[in-house]
Amino acid sequence: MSDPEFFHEGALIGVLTTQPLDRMLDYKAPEGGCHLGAFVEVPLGPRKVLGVVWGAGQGNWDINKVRRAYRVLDAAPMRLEMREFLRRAAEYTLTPMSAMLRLATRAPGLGDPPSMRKIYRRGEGEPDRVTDARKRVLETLAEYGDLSFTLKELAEMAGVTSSVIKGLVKQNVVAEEDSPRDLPFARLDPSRPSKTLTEDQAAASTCLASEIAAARYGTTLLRGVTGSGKTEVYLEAVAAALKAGRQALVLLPEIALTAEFLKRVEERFGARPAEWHSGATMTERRRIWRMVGQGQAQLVIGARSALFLPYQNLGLVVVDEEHDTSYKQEEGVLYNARDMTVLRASICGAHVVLASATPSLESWANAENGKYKRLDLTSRFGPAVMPTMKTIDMRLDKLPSDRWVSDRLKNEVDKRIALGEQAMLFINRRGYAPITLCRACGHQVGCDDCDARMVEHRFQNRLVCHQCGESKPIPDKCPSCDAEGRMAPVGPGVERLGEEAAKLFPDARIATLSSDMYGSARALKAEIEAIAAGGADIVIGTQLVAKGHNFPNLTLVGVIDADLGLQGSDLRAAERTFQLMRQVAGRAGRAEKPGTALLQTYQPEHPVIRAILAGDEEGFWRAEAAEREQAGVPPYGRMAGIIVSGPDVAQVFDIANELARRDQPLRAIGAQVYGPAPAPIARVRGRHRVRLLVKAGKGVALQAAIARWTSQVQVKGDLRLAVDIDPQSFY
DNA sequence: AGCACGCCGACT
DNA sequence: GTCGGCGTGCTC
Repeated sequence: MSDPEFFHEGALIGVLTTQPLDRMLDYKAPEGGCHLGAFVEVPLGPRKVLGVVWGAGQGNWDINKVRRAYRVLDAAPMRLEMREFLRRAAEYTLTPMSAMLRLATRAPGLGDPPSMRKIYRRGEGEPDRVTDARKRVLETLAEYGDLSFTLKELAEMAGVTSSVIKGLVKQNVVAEEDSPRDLPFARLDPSRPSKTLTEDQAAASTCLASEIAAARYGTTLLRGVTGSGKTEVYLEAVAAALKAGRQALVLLPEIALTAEFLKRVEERFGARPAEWHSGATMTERRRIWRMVGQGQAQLVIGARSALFLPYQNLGLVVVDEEHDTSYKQEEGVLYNARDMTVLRASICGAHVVLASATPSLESWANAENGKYKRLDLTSRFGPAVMPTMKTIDMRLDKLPSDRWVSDRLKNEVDKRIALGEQAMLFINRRGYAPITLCRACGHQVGCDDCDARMVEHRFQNRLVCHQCGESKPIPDKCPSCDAEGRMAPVGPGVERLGEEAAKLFPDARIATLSSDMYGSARALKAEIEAIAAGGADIVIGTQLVAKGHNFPNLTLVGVIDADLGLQGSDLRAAERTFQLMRQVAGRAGRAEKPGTALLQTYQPEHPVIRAILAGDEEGFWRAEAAEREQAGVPPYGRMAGIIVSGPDVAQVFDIANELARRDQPLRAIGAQVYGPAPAPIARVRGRHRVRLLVKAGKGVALQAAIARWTSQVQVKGDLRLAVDIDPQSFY
């Protein structure tokens, strides 16, 4: 009986640990042996660390120094497909395996035995004496029949101290039992009736159901304008996966803003799914990790890291708002959750649904070239129609320098308020004013540690660096020329727009929504719900309100500065602006009232603005695709960013220059290096940052070449070198 | 990642 | 002489 997946006690095993050693370490299998993929606790120097049995040992280490693994942890072994996924993801993102493993083991108490707690219910015995307190306990238990409670719950409900219950336990009147703390999630019922689907939605659902029935990898781009009911369609896909007995994952960009979404899921399936997000408590995380690994969580709704949970039988992954930039992790392991989803699904034979009203150009191109299927939901749900969109040419309005709302926009807002409808003013800048300027010498207050200007946040009465989060009081005296009382805020932020609106619309109820004005995501969510229910006439907000909220009474959206994002060197600037404008415009008139979107712009003839107005999405994508193809940039070419950083500018530039000089490994694959140049934000938290950009043709072995290239230089001490494959932002 | 080792400057 | 700064290297 030789199972190649089992290692007998003492056999040599290769273990990948979460420690940043980029290779396997040899150990002897622990007492009782272990399976391939098992989570183990192993000694490393003086410490105990977490690892996964990755294969047989290499045997290239002095056998006398090889130590024995302590024990196998109580968790299902990591499946082959997961190990393969981590390996390929590491290879793709040029990330050490140990860092990938850390992503996959982000749950506390992985090594703990299944945590138990005592629960109490009615036992067989009768009490020797019936006191008042004892009577209350018996009554409480009788009232709830067969249910069990924790000691604290029962004591509280009966109005007794725990010693009363303990006394009853001794006489077996109350039974004390162990129960696992990590309870399975409630079964979801995919056969519950769904909402009535439109013809469009039904057709798309049927299509996705047949993809899922095929039980092999495939990706579908589900395109639908705001309000076309994408969610209903992909929830039917989730239902199909659940019916087939497979697990499903729905990835969302902003987990904090999904109360409404979770309600819809609960309505559809009759119970709450597992929710995985950064705000989850340690207990919740452990429970989800374990239950997902035991196949006892059928559906996970989560932020990008939910992709690394130990699914046993993953059949479907939905990436909602797939174009959203927050899918790209920009710190630590640099990965794009959308791309990694496709990778994971292709390994485990799951179907992927990329849902968006405004897909990324990458996904659009993949649908064009046939790699992805494409489903379009064209008709809007119910009687609502797409909003009318118009520009307001700001060159014609001679606005004073402290005003940003044009007269035309003001008049339109007035009209809506008179009708008892809601208006939204959108500006993509947080805080009060982006610049604090000295009127005497022209000095602009910058961050001490970063090359970024400090943004005034009047709400907090401080200047804040949006790069590193550092803040300081608003200076009264110019830090440069010492002039007193000459510091002035320049430019608008969401808070300042709120101030202007209060002057322009003195009788309106105005709600300003900015993430830093609310202590918690919960408070913000509550505020948004109150507004949607009619708690304000004018909503003023940043990007945050552009994401998936339904304001049934909203009929006008005014975009204060539609040009933000058009300028700059970012290759995706046009795409971003297009998506944002479409989304913001999509806020207006989601319910039965028709909406209008007004875009204030200084360049009404810009192709992006014109494409938005024309509603010609295909035209926009085709034009943008042609330009990118011409330039050989993604998705028609490949790019990577290399950021060298450190506290000493000269050292940082030395390394970057050396890399630029020794570009032979890149030239070998026909790739070019640009730079080094100071990164657009040249200093963050006191570290100087220098950027190199690599541009290569499609279909070359870019990662391998970059690995060979960067290994030529030694990065030591305080210096860091980060490789960003497929950079999203160039900052 | 931690943690020990070790090689130079500022004290007792 | 010796305490301690943190650069370098090791962990199966």
